[in-house]
Amino acid sequence: MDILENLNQQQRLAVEHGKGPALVLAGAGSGKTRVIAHRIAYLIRNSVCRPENILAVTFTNKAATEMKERVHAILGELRSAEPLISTFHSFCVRLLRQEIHHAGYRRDFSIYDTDDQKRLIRQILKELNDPELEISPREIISRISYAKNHGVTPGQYIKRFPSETAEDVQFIYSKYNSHLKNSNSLDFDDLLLISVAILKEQPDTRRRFSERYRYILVDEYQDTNRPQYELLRLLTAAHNNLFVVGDEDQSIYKFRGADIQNILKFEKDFTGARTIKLEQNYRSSQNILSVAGAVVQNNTERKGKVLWTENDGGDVVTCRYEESPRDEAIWVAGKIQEILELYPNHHLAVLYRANFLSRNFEDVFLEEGIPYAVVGSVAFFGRMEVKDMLAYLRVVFNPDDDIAVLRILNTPPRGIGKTTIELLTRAAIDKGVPIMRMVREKAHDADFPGRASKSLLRFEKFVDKWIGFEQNHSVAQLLETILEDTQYAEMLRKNELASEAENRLANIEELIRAAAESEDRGETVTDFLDRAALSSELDHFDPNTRVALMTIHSAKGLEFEVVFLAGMEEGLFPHTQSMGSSEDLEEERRLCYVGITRAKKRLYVTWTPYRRNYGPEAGSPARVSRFLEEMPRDLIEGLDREIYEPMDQRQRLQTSSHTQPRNRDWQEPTEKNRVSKEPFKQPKSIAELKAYLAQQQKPKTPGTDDSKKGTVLKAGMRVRHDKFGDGIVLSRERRGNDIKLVITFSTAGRKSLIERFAKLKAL
DNA sequence: GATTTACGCCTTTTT
DNA sequence: GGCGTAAATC
Repeated sequence: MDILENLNQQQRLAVEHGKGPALVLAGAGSGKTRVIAHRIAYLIRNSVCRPENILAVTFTNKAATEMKERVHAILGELRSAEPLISTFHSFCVRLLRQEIHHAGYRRDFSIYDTDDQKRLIRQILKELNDPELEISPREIISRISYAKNHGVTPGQYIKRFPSETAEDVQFIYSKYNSHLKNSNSLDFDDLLLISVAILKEQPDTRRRFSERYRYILVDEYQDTNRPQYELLRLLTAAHNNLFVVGDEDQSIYKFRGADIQNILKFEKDFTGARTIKLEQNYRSSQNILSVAGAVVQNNTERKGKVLWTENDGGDVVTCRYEESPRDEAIWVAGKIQEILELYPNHHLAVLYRANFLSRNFEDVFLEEGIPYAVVGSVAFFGRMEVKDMLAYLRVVFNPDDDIAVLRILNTPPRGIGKTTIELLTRAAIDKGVPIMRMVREKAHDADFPGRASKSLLRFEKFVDKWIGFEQNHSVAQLLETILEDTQYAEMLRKNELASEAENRLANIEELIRAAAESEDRGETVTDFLDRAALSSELDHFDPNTRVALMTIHSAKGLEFEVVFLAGMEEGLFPHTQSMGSSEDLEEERRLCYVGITRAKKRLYVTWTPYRRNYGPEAGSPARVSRFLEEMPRDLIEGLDREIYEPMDQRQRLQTSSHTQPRNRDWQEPTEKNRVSKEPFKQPKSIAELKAYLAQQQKPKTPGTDDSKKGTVLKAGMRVRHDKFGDGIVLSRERRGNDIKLVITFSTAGRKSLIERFAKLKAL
């Protein structure tokens, strides 16, 4: 396969770029991942360098995996070494597992995720015992992170970021850092910072790494933060072969420290850089591009690109006003059903600014039996039971990991109560030693209360057993042993609902399987733990999902035939807290741009003035988002600019039925919405139930079925249960992660069942 | 140690 | 207004 084949002129120029820095400004859908993958293949195929001299960096594991697959697709399996394609963070972990002794840590360090950070901060706050400290752990974490990413140490904090609370933050920041250090643990920011510090201070290490990685490629460069920029500088100083791809219009992670100036100033930072713009879009219709362009044009902080496409004009954007969030969800659900009937293979997405908006959509989709997947609620590795198991592993490998020790010390309960734990923590802090060492000490302390020391001794014996066990067994076996020894399953069965306990146990099983697979791939235990710490839920997003629900942030990099942008209201999008500065507002606008450009064929935008909001503005109706007003008038229908009074707006909308331009491959569904506005009510009589059934009697098309589980059991359907016999589904609703069905059985009467466990057959 | 009550949180969160 | 975790209580 010719690598340059099927590339347009600009893409080809980028792929064939020689030595020295290059900046590829790639608009949405212009094939930027493609360019990186092809360039990697090009470098290898043309023997510009050896595969192992190439480093490609992405932000997500998903992007890294995709990149690897694409390179393999072009080149076939490589016989020799592989190029290193990894995220910033896993690259750093890799570096640190070899080099961290330079920074005074041991190589078996633990990685603290956000949850661990929060626990640590809470512990420090407790220890501080300041009765009225007015900062939340969450805010403290973000301020510490901000300081770290701007190179500000605890000592400099007050001077650099003066505020009323700066003194407190400084104190906590410094405590936080020393706790981490004493626990031989690093947070996500540290992974970058310490790597940078080592590369800066250790010329030998720097030389080895920059000689090894002579061609460095970076995806989504607009999202890099300062430490990432420094890392790249250090790695490329010797050879200057830095090839970055990005889009300043898609920079949406400022709140996480991303610095848009990195991409805006690239040519200044790396002299002699060549700039290539990719402006041909292969994803969306012309109308969608025009709308996106019109919105983002209102920003000043951009280099300016004009996207064009050879695709059809396509439809205009449809705007929909609804009276309430529930109505909004119902309208979207109706549209989705129509679209899926016409186009069973389309991928659709409902995108929103904030996660809480998923609620109404989930409820309605569940009632309607629309198969959907939510991205970004609770990640697998974030689940309580999975974190517990991982904490056990962490303690086995790094007994200094205090947060992990505290997590498992009395989970499951083993007689190490609150007083004992407080005593241990206090003593550990006073002596400046890890908690596990205090556990060992007090376990053999004759002066210590007998009952407590006995429990501690038992715990110590277990830990030692596991440490020994690990020497000649696999992680999967170790996890099995821990599960057995701790009686963890018994704890779950005792404390939780049966269904919930089984669910959690299933997750643990999955973890054990993942560990076994990791081992099969020849990975070490730390590889496994690292991946657990650095993985996110997006990595598990199944691209075959028919209807996806997620935030716009999560949707970056994805595409769908049809996109619904929900909650297009002032105050929510742009968010109130982002309307203060023009910088923040521009970021919101870029976010909107990202949302719009996810759509290939059709874009719907919806809004409602009466979204339940708390706080000072509770109750007052919201206006339509300014971003919709920035869309060209002739490219959006259903938006009435002059009228904001809800009833008026509604009447106008109902009287105006539009004719739309059509194109060849998209035909707007014309059927009436089939979702009833009334939420399903329990029928009071047989007659009512019959009436409801009649209303529900409509043939289902294959496209709306959940392919995995067969038919979706909706209200009104007849089902058969092994024990209870035949019955009729009365309602279907979410309960936690499960789906609860209420069913009346002809013999057994009314029962509530969890769908996953009920083994129901549709009749 | 288990159960109840109270409180804190509520924008996005690639790692 | 709703939810999940943490303190309070038995």
